[in-house]
Amino acid sequence: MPVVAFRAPARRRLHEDVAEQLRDAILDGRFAAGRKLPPERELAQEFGVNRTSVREALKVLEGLGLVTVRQGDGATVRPVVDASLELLGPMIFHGGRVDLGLVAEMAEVLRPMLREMGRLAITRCRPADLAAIRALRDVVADGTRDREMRFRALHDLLVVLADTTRNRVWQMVARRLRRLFRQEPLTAARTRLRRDPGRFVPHIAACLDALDQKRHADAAAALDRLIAVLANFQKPHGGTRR
Amino acid sequence: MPVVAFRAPARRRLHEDVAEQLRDAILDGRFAAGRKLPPERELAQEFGVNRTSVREALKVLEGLGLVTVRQGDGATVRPVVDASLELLGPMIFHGGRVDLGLVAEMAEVLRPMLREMGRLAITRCRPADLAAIRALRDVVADGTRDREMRFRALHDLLVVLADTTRNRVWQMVARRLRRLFRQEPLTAARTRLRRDPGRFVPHIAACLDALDQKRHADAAAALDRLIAVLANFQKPHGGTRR
DNA sequence: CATTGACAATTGGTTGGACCATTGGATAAG
DNA sequence: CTTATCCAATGGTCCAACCAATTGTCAATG
Repeated sequence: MPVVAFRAPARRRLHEDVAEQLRDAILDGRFAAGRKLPPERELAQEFGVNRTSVREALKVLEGLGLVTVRQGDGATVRPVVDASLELLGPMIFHGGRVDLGLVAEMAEVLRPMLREMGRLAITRCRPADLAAIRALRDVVADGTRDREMRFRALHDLLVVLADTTRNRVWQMVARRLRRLFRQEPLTAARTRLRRDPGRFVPHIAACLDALDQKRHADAAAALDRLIAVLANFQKPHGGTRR
Repeated sequence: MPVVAFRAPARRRLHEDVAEQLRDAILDGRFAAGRKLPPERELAQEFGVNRTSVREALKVLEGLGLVTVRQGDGATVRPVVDASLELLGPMIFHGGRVDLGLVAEMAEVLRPMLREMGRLAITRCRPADLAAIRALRDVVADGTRDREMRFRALHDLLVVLADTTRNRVWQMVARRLRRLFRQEPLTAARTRLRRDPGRFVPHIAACLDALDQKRHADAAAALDRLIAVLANFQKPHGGTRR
């Protein structure tokens, strides 16, 4: 396994670039909810691409729930709160700034989910699951590796935990979360915040030991401590409404 | 407000139809994970549409995480477990059959989420929130209305609950869930199962009363009973792995 | 004046065809 | 056998035209 995590070369498709720019414009509020995007032909001209590329970009935005497109009428911007959770990445890290408030709110959501996944996993785990967890723990603990790579192992741990629950929906949720955590904006945010994945290792180890000896209560307690570290952000204050 | 919930007329775009057919083919296993879809030109011919429409359909599938497309190579089918949660709709109700096992697994995920949203909402709610909940409760309780419309009010209740938490991520989660519940496959599944939304009303009412009098513990207890009814499915058995 | 209906401009949807760019395997050279 | 080259397959982009839905305009009508 490589010691350094490389970034996939950014050989991007035109429509992806267009979609990303439009996405950021919407998230920035440069296109407010309810407003209409310029006509496809106009966007094509502004971006200097063919209308086809603009259309494919709009398909992506539609899939994200950021716009609705109606023939004869144009593309209408939807409220971001109605859009896909995939957008949490660019929402959290955007324009060089990390929205710590949103990170805290996300932690507030993640925490009960992790607790429940852990609870189910503890009661249903088998030896093979423990082995997979142990292997990933070793990667997270390996200080000689690239930091981002150790974070990636942490994300895999989440997926293994979900697999251990034997619940297909949790499995899908965990994989979407892993995907989200590995989105470019969030890896960039991690680089800025310079956190150390190693601080999770003791709690993972404690949890593993308890599971090994079928001490479920202790495993749950260790998991709680792990989650507390993971979700180590100040509670959201007033928060945004509607 | 209308008494009957009408279905939006299905004036669909070509690529939507194509995307849906391909999606179902993948979910059916007619295209196994790892296999390649036929080339765009070939699909276009088979569907009797232009290549552009096929390409837009593939963009949608790519957005759902069902395929990855690489220039020079083709479109590769990905494991469904890696795909978007939007697919839970067609996964649950598909080919005229309701997958009750998957419904149960989904309930297992939903339950802790609802509990946590309720917990936060109870501690943070304001009079305006109570009023909104009360209004929706009345719709759910109104037996003269169309059944599906009362279910829709129930979904709105979920969103109001999330808004009450003042947490943007919960707000987004709730709206995605509402969207999922209102997807065509799930409304069809509800029609088959013929459940009565009225059975939720007493618990909603009890929760409201307790909130009114700031009896947080009682509100939480009532919410638990509500969730128990909502998630009233047998526990998943063996479950599917990986 | 209010309502209705026909019309036209705007804008997305679809088509056919052409060409570019990447990939992966086949083939030839060493 | 290994390496370099080439080529066929396949997705990416572009262009230009036309179809189809939506919306507003405006005249005819009552």
